[in-house]
Amino acid sequence: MNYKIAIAEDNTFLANLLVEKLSFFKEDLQYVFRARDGKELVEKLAKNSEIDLVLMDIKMPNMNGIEATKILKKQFPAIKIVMITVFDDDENILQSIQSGANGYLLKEATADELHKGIIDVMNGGATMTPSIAMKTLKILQTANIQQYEVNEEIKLSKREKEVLEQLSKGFGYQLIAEKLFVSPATIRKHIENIYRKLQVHNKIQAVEKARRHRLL
Amino acid sequence: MNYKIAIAEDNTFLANLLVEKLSFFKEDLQYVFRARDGKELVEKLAKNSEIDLVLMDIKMPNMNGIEATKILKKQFPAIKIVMITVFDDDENILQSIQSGANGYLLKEATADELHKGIIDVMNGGATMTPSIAMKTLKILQTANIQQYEVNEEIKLSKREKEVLEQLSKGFGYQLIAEKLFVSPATIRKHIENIYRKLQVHNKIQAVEKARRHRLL
DNA sequence: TATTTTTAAAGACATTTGTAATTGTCAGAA
DNA sequence: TTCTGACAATTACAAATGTCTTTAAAAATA
Repeated sequence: MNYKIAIAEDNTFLANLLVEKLSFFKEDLQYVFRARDGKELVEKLAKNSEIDLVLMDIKMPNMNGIEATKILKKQFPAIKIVMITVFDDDENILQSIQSGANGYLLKEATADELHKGIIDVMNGGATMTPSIAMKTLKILQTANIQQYEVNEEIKLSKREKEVLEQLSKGFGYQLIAEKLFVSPATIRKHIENIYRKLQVHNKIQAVEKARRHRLL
Repeated sequence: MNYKIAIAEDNTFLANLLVEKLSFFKEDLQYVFRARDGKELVEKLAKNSEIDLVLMDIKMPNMNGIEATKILKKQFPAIKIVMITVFDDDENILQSIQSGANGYLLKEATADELHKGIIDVMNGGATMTPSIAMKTLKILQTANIQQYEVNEEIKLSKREKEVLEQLSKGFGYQLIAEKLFVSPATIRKHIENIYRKLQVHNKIQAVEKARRHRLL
């Protein structure tokens, strides 16, 4: 197998370091190009769609790695993404994962670790530095996890979602009406429709059910 | 470094296979004993407290690996635990992580992978087979994560928690009163007190804040 | 283009809810 | 043992809520 790799990294020195690490594995890893930020990456990928995997820095000018990952996962869902960064705080890890990254390695990763990570990801798995894996587990341990319901999908209009959003914050009809610049009567009507679609009969049930169905 | 390892595994053949894999690394890994189930493991650890890490099967008679992990993490918090199992479904992974496991390897792991995993964990990290890492990321991506608030801790009485629990299900005063065998007026009083303690002014805010504070 | 959905608005009515003031019992802490 | 906190109950009232009905323009979809 030969995998085509792109690098998104603003710092030239670190980018070259990555290229050097990749160069030890020319039989299965092929470095194709480097972008200096997320925007450049998306543009280059649009012209060069043969890339298999991107090594992505998080902190970059114009468009950071997390934003870029979200866009890539929409426009080129087949491309795998491995974050390569010095940041190991919960917020960056969680956001990277939620944006769809397939792996998260620290910059101090050795050439061998990088190689193994790429291969693992290309084989359909994920890769994480042990310390990142630890933080991931910690997040899962201490966070309040509720799996979403997936069965019947509920379609709410844009306006209804806005109303639901306000509702979930504990605001009343009056206040929501003011925030959305319509009359309270309209808000009540919207909520009535929301109740019907969710098959519930009060605010709490609506908000709880909406959460389970990813509507909030 | 020399780490002392215990194995919890009901199947003798698989247990021996693990022992054999460990035997390749006698310079830093020392196999100490094996338990046939969670109960036996806890008993043996009570007598032998020098163990550094347990390789834990999930499916075992009497007490499974998840239960055993919970107990161990309470009684012997210093002992690291790596799950070794054939199960790779979301439910088992999530429960293992939440019970406090430091790693999750599939039984097909090679001796080298097992060794690396143990070392990673003993160095304060976590270890996961790439396919498990992938599922862990998927869980984090698709689940509704809300980090808990930890600052000011809120003390609710037992009864108040019961009322809050019912409230979160969207029941009204009347219904909650019936369920808890008291008058609706009492429920209203309780809720009033809950509002004061949570510093909120309606049901939704109460339920939302309670969730963030781990009260539900 | 015709049709459905969404958004907006208003009126009406029975319930529910949020708040307040009061009273009393009981168990555990100081 | 007094005191405090938790639990239970009642009364009262203004405000908010859940339901229903009707009207109508704008937007999206077929």
